Amino acid sequence: MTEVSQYSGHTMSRATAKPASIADVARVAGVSVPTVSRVLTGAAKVSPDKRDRVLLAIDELGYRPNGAARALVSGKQRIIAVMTSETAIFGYSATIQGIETAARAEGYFVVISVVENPTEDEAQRAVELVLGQPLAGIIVLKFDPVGVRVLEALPPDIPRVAVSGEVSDEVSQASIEEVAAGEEIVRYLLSLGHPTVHHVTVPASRDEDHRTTGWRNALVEAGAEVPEIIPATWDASSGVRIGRRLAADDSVTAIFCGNDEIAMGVITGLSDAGRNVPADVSVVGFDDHPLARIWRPGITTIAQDFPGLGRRAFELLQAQLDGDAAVARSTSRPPLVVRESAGPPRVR
Amino acid sequence: MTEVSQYSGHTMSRATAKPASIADVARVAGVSVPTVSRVLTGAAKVSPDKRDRVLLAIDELGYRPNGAARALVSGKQRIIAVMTSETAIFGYSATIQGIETAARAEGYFVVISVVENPTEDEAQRAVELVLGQPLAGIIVLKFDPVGVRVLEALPPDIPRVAVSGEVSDEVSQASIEEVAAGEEIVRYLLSLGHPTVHHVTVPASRDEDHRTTGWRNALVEAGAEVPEIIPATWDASSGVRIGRRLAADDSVTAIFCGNDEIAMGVITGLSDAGRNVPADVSVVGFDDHPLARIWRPGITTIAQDFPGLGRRAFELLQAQLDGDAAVARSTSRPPLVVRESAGPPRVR
DNA sequence: TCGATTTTTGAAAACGTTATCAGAGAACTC
DNA sequence: GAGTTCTCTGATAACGTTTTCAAAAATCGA
Repeated sequence: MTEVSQYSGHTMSRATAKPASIADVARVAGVSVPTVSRVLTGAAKVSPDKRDRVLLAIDELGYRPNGAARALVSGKQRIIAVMTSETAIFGYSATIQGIETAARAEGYFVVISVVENPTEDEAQRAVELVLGQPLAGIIVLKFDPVGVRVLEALPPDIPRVAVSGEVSDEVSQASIEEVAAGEEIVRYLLSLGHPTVHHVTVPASRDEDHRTTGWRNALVEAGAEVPEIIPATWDASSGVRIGRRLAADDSVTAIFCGNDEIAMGVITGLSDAGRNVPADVSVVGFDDHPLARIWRPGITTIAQDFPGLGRRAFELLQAQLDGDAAVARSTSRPPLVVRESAGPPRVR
Repeated sequence: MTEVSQYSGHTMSRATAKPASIADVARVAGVSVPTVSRVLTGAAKVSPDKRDRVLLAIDELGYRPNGAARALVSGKQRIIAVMTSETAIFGYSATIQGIETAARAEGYFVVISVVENPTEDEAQRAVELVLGQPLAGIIVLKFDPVGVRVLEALPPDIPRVAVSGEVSDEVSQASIEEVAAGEEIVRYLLSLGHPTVHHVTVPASRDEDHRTTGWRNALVEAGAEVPEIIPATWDASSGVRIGRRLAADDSVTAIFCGNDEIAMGVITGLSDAGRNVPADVSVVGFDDHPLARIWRPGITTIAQDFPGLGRRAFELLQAQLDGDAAVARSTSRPPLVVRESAGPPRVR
């Protein structure tokens, strides 16, 4: 401690000049450069007195290793990029959080790259910009068309993993069995006695969301009518408008929403228009948003384990980084969570 | 295009071997290394034919510049770290989003560093780990004690900006006038006729949240009784339990919650226990969460511009990076948003 | 005490880029 | 046509680390 204040004048002057390098430390400690490096990395043994002198010099100079130089010579990067179109939507942010937690445990850092413009050129440019950074690998959130496009723009030799709602080939992928989950929740509604299930979608991956595919499958399988799809935006307010509109249609008794936030909006819209959920209309969501449990009525939904999804994505990437070249997949089956927002239709 | 497939065999072998360097490009294009660099950076003019040959060689070899080497020699890093204790909470994630958007516009990337363990050593270790990366600067989210500790652990010579609920000295800071905003919303409740306002807090920055300070100020100023503070966690479910408990207390007519999610929980808890909001109890929040508008009753709250806060933090950091050494501050006054969750107390 | 072995050390090379500087032409000017 | 200026180009030197590799020092066994 005393040493620090003793040399504070020295430290101050350093602050304005260029930062201390390993050579400065070596000079002050009276040892060679590689010896300092050895103390830093612990790669080889250093005699106790030299080690102490080095440590003292480091403290005195306020030396910190230069990350760029380290990454350059060792060839080992500790940063992985997450490319996504969104960060604020629950599913995205929870997945990113899962990636970050898993990465941190292994000493990696996560850089967020948001790609907003879905034109092919924009995706290409975004990829090039990201690859200009010293990265170990890339995880692409492929919940929407932007992710698909980014994946296509990625050069072949960079380690990458995709995260999505359903498996596909050609790339390592952490995914969720969204189709099956969509089928399950729609079958549940049908089993309650609803003649069919209307569907409000969130902005979709390709032409069609996997949740939507599950919805359609279940309806066709049951021989139920397949109503027209109602598209919402990411904004829950769009759900409110849709709910108000659907309230006018007596034939609508069950609604499957692309996510819980939209479901909340739809419920609000229905209630505003005087319809009761679930007595008049059943509404279900997808994802199990933290507030879905708090909402009244509690929202029946599919519980997605986004943090787990993110963790699995990181593990797949790490396997690639460790030389495991094979395309690997990791899927999970999210469970149905029954709460109060869905029930049997009113007998008419 | 034809060239690409023509050389695909070449490219394939590259994929497994070490990636092409600028020297490889120079050799294939028949020019010198600096010329390739000039084509890449556009730093100086290159004759059209050489430029074309270089571009062709780059394409052929699938060459991409090495970010670490670039950062090392130029001394210019393009990554800024955001150190935070949370990423999933609305205020945090919205602020990070604001930082990311502003950073991206200026060609910077954002790496997220989550610091969970608030012991001093842990903070120190987290800081050292982050500084091992090639960073241009750091933004610390100082909404809670972790941020304060991280800020203390930061060495003096690295560009940094703090983001918080209220200004303080010694460091560049983007902030919100939380004290004033807290005062305003409590004064609003008092003006409706409530004898006092109870307060449910979220995990706080130091000993006391700035929102809490504002709450206390307004009560003391009005000569109202200052009730005991009720602490909640970040989880909205804790709000539900608190709401149920408060429902039993007839003297509670107005509740100021530390954020909107907790307010939603409290409202749910009160409703579950048979109390009506706002007829029996008024509940207000803080932040203007996207769902606060959707919730029924719509939540009266303070509209925080988190994305703007993040943007301002980045601008302050950028000023530092551009050599503006002065400690700068940027504050904003968030407005009250009146919805339906608060009203006059029931006459007894 | 001497040689053999082990440990510790430092000089020099390497990593892949950009910056500097001087030389070679080309293009002007008179 | 000679001198001057301008444009383009390449050799070489950084940048701050880690990695070799060989030399020096220390330790060990006899």
